[in-house]
Amino acid sequence: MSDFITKRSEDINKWYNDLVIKGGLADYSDVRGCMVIKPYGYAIWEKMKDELDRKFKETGHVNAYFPLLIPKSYLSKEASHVEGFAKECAVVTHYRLKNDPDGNGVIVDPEAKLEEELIIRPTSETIIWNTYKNWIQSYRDLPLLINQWANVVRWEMRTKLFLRTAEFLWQEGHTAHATKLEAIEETEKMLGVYADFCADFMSMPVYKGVKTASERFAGAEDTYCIEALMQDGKALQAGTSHFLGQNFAKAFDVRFMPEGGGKEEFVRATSWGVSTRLMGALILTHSHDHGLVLPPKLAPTQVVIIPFLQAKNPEVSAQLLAKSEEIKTALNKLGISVQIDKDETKRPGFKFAEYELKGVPVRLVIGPRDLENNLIEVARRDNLTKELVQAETIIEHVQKLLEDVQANIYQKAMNYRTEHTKTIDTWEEFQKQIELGGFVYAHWDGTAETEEKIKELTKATIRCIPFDMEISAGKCILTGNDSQKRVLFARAH
RNA sequence: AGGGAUGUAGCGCAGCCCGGUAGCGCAUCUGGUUUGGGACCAGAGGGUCGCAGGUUCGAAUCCUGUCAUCCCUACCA
Repeated sequence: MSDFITKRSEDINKWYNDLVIKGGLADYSDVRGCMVIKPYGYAIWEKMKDELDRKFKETGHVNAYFPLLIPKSYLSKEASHVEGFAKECAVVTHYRLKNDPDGNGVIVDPEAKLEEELIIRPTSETIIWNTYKNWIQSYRDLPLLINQWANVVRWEMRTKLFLRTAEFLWQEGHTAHATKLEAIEETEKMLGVYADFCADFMSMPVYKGVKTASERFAGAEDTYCIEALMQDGKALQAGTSHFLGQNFAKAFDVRFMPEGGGKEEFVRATSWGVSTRLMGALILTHSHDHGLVLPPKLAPTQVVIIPFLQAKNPEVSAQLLAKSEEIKTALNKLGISVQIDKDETKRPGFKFAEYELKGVPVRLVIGPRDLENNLIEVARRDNLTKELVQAETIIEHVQKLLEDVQANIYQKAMNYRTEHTKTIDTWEEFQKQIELGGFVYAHWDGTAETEEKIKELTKATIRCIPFDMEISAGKCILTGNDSQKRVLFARAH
């Protein structure tokens, strides 16, 4: 077999690619920067989506859908927003093709030029605020809490499966509020939703914090983010929420009459999103040389049962299958998804490797020998250990095991992050540590110039100013100027 | 956008220097033997050699043009 995957230690980028392609999550497409998400990968995304959607609704949001195509003029209404996205927009200029008179297939019909060009949404703030203008008149229309699940396009120079593609799937929440306080609360609340999701479902710990001015979303007053640490030592922004202030309300003239009357006010806005990039985060957080490691709560198949079917002994095979079905039915009743592999053309060793590559959390193996001894072999994906379990106790055992795996990989990821998060006070050490990878807590004088200089010298950026960082006076790592707080540095994806 | 490289079967490649009508591994299909950690044997199918021109009796190979992709430098959820 040549299908083995590249060792992580050998080439982590290749390893990542191998997992995505050979693990059956996605494929390259013929369009540069665009990927095909395959059924197995999409099943994981759907599980993420279902849980996030549930959380959004639980916090009072409803779903809607806004158009893919946005009039070009909308984008220019909010100055910093245009600046942020103009360089990576796909533009629709024509609406018709025609047969090439020279017989070379079809060509763009030059007569079908659009009067106003349309851009394919890189994000939907503009078209949404242009719509909200008509929906909001009074404080009674507020808060407006809407989410949309959609695809967006950002024309990227360098792409990487799931982590950075020209088109990606995401959700974007867009809310309108009467007061600044309420909008900020919303921004914080949704960041919390993301952080909880990452911890509880993805088993991935994240740091929460505020972006510096230079890393802020184009058009926001404040950008909050969650930052996770990947196994290559680089940080990954896993989600963001923005307090947009009145920027978009002013740009699109969205005003409301406050309670008690008086003068009309511009509404306060937020937006927040996570994308299929989370798939990349999931892979880069837990997986290793045997393949993917999926947290049970997101695994499309949580348990695979492999009976050693005996071609020459159909009677034993029937018993093995009956036992497998019995276990499957019992586990299904507990809401656990189970697949029985009845394929007789592949050998067990191949199947073991295959399900490890795909990250199935628990594998049960039953052969004739086990049937005689009333045992079942249980293998867990996260630490690759195997044990023999009494058949009577298998259901409880598996249920407990899935919880263990979920908790264990979280703990592992947490330990990794703890080991790779350093507090540093000297420039020499800082440079050394950034080179080694991981997060670094260090003092910063608060200026954009220093931030830029540090990036230039070390390729490290300020990932965020953490929320839970206590005030502690110190000296900036680069300039030695006064600093009130440490910030979180890392090289980022 | 600047520098380097590569386009040959689904995938990974050889062949090109020195022109003679396309090959290897994996995958696929058929038959058989296997099955407690990626099985083996036998056979089969699959190609406008990126595209367009040119040189030549003859081009994957030489020449010209063109398109595409990948890697290294500047911007990004």
